[in-house]
Amino acid sequence: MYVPTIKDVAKAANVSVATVSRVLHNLSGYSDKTKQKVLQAIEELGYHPNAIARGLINKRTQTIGVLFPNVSSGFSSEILHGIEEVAHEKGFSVIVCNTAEDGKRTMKYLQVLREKQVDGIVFTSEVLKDEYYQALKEMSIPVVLVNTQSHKHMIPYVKVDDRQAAYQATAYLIEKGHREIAMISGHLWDPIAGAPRMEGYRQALEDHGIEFLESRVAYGDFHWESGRRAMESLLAEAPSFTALFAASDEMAIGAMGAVFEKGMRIPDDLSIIGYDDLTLSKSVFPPLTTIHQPLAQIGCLASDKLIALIEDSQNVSSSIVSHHIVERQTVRSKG
Amino acid sequence: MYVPTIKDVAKAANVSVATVSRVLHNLSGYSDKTKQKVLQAIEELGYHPNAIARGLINKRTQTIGVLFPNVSSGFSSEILHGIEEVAHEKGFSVIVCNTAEDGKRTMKYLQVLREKQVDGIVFTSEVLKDEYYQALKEMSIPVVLVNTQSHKHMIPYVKVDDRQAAYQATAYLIEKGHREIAMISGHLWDPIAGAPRMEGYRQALEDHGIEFLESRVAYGDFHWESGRRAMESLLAEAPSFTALFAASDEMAIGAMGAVFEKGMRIPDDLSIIGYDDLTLSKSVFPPLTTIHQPLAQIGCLASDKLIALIEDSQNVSSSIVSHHIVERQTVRSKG
DNA sequence: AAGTTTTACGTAAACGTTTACCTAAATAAA
DNA sequence: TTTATTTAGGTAAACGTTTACGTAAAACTT
Repeated sequence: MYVPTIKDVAKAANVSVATVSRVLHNLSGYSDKTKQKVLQAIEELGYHPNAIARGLINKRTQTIGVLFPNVSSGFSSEILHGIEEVAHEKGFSVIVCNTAEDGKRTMKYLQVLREKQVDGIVFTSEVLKDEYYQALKEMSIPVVLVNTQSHKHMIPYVKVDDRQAAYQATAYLIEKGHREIAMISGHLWDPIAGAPRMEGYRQALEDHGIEFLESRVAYGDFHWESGRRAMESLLAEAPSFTALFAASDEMAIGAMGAVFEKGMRIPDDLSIIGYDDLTLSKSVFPPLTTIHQPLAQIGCLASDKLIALIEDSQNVSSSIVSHHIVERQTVRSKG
Repeated sequence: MYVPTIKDVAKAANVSVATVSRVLHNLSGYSDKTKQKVLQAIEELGYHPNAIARGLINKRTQTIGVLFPNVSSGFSSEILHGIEEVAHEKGFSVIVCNTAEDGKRTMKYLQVLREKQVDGIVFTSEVLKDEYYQALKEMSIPVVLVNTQSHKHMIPYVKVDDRQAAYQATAYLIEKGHREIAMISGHLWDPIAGAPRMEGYRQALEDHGIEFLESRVAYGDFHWESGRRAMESLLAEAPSFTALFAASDEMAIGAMGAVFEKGMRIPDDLSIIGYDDLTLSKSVFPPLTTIHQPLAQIGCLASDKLIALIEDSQNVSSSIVSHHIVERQTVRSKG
C-alpha cells in the first residue's frame, strides 16, 4: 500500500523536503512559484502529513486523554461532549477511557496514555487516589480534575460548589413551605458528592430551625435503582415528610417511580428536587425540578484550561462554576 | 524535562538497544542474566516505551477512531461504552469524534484521523455520504458501520433489522387487541431509521387486515422534543387511536409527556411502545415497553469486527443483531 | 561599484523505536 | 578433532517529519 511522504512530494516538485515542510506550515523562505509547484505536487500525489512522525519530533501529539468512571452515563457523556467540542476547536483529539471505578484498570489507562504521549489528561468524577496522583506526576503533563478535587495536592479543578448547591436545594424546599424534608444522599465516605451535599442539607435545615432527623435520610450510589430502593425504605420507615431532596437526578427519578407505584402523586403528595439536571430530567413526567449543573460547560471549561496549560504551562487556577435551580413541576408550594 | 529512552536503558544496562528491545518484547536472543540487568535498568530509570516512535516504525498506532452524530445522547454513549470496552481489552485506544451531523466537520475529523494514522474507524448512526466513502477509501484502513449501512458499497456493518423490528412492535400492539394504531416515525428520507421502520409498521398493519391511515402518522427527528410535538398534533388532528408506536424511545417519552399533560393515562387510555430500549426507558414512569436494541453489544461486536479486520484484513461479514420486545408497563391488553 | 542585508532555498541531524543482518562464542554433531 | 548449528548480542538503517545551519543569488545601501 503506497502512501506518499513528504519526500515524494519534494521529489515531484523538485525541491527539498525542507521547502515542502515550509509551505506546509506557512513559514517563509520560498517564492510564490515554488509554493505553487509544491501545492500541485501535494494535490497530485494526494499527500497527507503523518502526525505520528510529527509527534515524534515535536514531542506533541495534539491529543488529550479523558478518564470517566462510566462513559455511558448521561452525566459523563454530557461532560465528554463539552470536552470534545473545545478540544476539536483547538486542534486536539480526545481518547476516552472508562475506568469502571477500578483501580487496576485506571492505572492501566494511565500507562497507556503515557506511552501514547498524550499532552494532557482530564480526570473526572472520581476521587484521585494517591496511586493515580503519583502516576500522573511522573508523566509530568498537565492534568485537570472535573467534578472532583484534591485537597492534598494543587491540581486545578472545575466543579460546582456541592455544599452550597445542596444548601440551596434544601432552602428552596423550605421556602416553598416544607418543613418535613427527607433526603436521599450519596454515601458519606464520598468526599465529593456524598458528604458535602449532606452537609448542605443539614445546614439549611439548621439555619431554618428545623430539626435534622437521621431517620429521614436514606443512602444510595447516585444511580436509579438505588434511588428507588432508598425511596421505598423511606416511605416504609421514615417519619412522614412532604418533600425530598435527592443527591442526583437519577436517584430522584428512581424515587419518583417508587412514589408512583404507591399510588401517590407528584408534586401533590410529595415534592421532589433533584441534582444534576441531566437531559433526561426535563423529559420525564412530571418534569423534574432540580439543581442545574452546567455539565457541557464544565467540560468546555476543563478542556480550555487543560489546553491553556499544555500550551503555556503556567496558570493553575481552578473554577467553581455556578449552579442554579431550574423550576419544573415536581415541587409544589405548601400552605 | 528528562525522559529516559531505550538508549538510556541500554547504556545503563551495558547492552545494545536491540537487546533492550528484545527483552521488552519477550523475543529470544539474550541470557537470563542480561535480562535481569535490563529489567533492573528499566526499573531504576523509570523507563516507559514511547508508542509514538513505535507507531512510526510499525505503522500501527493501536488506536481506532469512532464517529458519532452526537456523543452525548444516551444512544451513542452506550454504543461507545461497548466499543471502548473491547478495544481496551484488545490493546486499542479510542478517539471519539462528534460529527454533529455536519458534513464539513465530519470531513475534518476524517482528515485528522487519517493524519493521526488510526488503524481503523467505526462510523455510527448516520448515512454514509459518498464524500465520506471516498475519504475512507483513500485511507485504506478497515471501517465498520454501526446502525447504518451502505447499499452502494461493501462495508461491514452491525445493526438490527429495523424493518422487522418495527413490524414486530406493531404486530405486538395488534396482538394485544389494538386496531387503531398511530405512529411517530422518523423522516422518510432517512434510509436507515426512517423509511424501514415505517415500512415495518405498514406491513404489519396490512398483514393483519388493518387499513393504513397517513393521518395517523406524525414525523419527528428521533429526539424528545419532536416526539412531544408529534404527539400533540396526533392528539389534535388524527383519527382516534388506542395505541402508538414511536420510532425511538426518546420520542416515545416525549409523547408520554404530551399525553399526561392532556390528563390521559398510560396505558389505560393509550398504549405506547418505543424503540431502542435506552437506559432511561426503564426509569421513567410507567416504565416503557419497547424494542430492545442491544446497544452495548452492538458496540462490542463492531469493535471486535474492526480489530479482526485490522489484524487480519480478510473477512468482511456484517451482523444483524437480534432485537426483542421488552414488556414493561406502557401497553395494555385490550378487549 | 562595492559592501550589506535579505531571500530562497538545500543538507543533514534528530526524535525513539524496530529489525534485518552480521559476528563471535558456545554447543552439538560427525 | 573438525565442522555445523545454535545462542547471545551488536550495528545501523529505516520510519516521516522538523529545524538549525549553511550558502548562493538577489535586492538594497551608500
